[in-house]
Amino acid sequence: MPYKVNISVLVADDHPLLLKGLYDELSANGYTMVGMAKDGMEALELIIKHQPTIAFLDIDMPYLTGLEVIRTAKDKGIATHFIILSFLKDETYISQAKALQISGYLLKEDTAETIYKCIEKVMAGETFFSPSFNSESLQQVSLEFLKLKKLTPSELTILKLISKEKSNAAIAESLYISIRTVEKHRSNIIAKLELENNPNSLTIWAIQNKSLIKDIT
Amino acid sequence: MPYKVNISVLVADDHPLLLKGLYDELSANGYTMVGMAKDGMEALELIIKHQPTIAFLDIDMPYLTGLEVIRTAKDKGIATHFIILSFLKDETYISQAKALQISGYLLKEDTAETIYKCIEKVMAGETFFSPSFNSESLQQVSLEFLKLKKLTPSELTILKLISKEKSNAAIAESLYISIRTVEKHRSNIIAKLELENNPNSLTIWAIQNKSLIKDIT
DNA sequence: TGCAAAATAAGTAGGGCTACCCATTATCTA
DNA sequence: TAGATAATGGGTAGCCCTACTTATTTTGCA
Repeated sequence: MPYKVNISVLVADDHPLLLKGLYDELSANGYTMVGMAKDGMEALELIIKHQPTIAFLDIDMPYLTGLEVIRTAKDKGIATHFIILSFLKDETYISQAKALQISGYLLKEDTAETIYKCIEKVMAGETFFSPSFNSESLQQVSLEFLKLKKLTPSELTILKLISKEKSNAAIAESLYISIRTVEKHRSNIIAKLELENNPNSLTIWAIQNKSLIKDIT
Repeated sequence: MPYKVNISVLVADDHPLLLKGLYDELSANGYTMVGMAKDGMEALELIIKHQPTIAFLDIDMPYLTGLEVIRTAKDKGIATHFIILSFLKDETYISQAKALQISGYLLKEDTAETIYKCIEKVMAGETFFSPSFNSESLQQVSLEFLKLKKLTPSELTILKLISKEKSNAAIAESLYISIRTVEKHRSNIIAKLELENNPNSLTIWAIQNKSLIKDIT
């Protein structure tokens, strides 16, 4: 474990207060701060210039998302350890982050102690995910996710249209298929998602899970 | 305009870094800080105890949401000016906030300068909404709100049940009235909300605006 | 190439939501 | 107290969604 002062850190977040809070916290604790960035573009520039040991990145930033910054930096062979700092407990982001082989994923609700623990683990070559991630709700999301993956491409197409409040008639028209076919797909979707036998259960589910559906391929 | 030191401020947020950042920022700028709370329960206790001039509250906190804290505090006749500080540019939250007659609504992407401007306005008796909200969407929300206010008590009761995914039959049963009455109310609600003539438009609207409906009285 | 899965679609039936009509009773307020 | 508003509910009709069944064609993969 190197001295803290030999660990250079960059923080990037488009929320000024949080950015300042994190910067001051780490700075006061002896880490060498190489900069703070208020958007993805700034973050990428500073990372290329300083090649910090560790970079904390928000996901949702102007110009470039944190994930895009990581992808670009890694493409350039930069060896920085990346830690995502997001306020979203979003399953799809997690899987993307894992795909990019990032070092850690923290939530903004995590305490400073958790952040230090994360840095320790990362410097030891391990990965660290926020302890909040073992919650039931996330497993629930994963469950819904698994069910969604059972859908065939056509079913998915139709589900997306349902989530956009299209009626069967409208869906049939836009896909150049019969209403009966749409109805059949709906039935199959309902079965695969294991929805209750209530009126409009599929419509309701689709609208409630709109953001989940949007990102499925 | 009173001296800053005579303005007592409380901050509440379940994101430790942001909480610390905001506290330090305001503190360093001469405001009298009466405390920081990491959840809604703590926030409410401190507000009741200290009755600060201004309270900054996050919406999404453990135990009690910021909006619930405000509702409870106002019920107790506490004269604190409430400013919401949220990550979310969610229109329904805005509506709820307006329903509670809060003093300001800031986003976490706002700068410290914006926060000070907000405090100024609030101390001058005005309200302040984050510049990130375009006036269009604010007006849109106000419009929806006005429409909702046209509903009679019975219509509102039924709308709340619709937003909980109850069918007409279930609503009729729970209110001990005829399904036909429920249907009649639905028709009237649709007319008052000026919904499009699409299948299930009311069900969809109710679910999408669930959080808005919840707080109307 | 041939089989399995997926996509297509129709028949029949039933239940839910909505519109437009109507009427009665209750409640509140000027 | 009278008139307006709200709440109650029936008739009829239409469209939409869903279930269960059956069947044909298309597609993808082994």
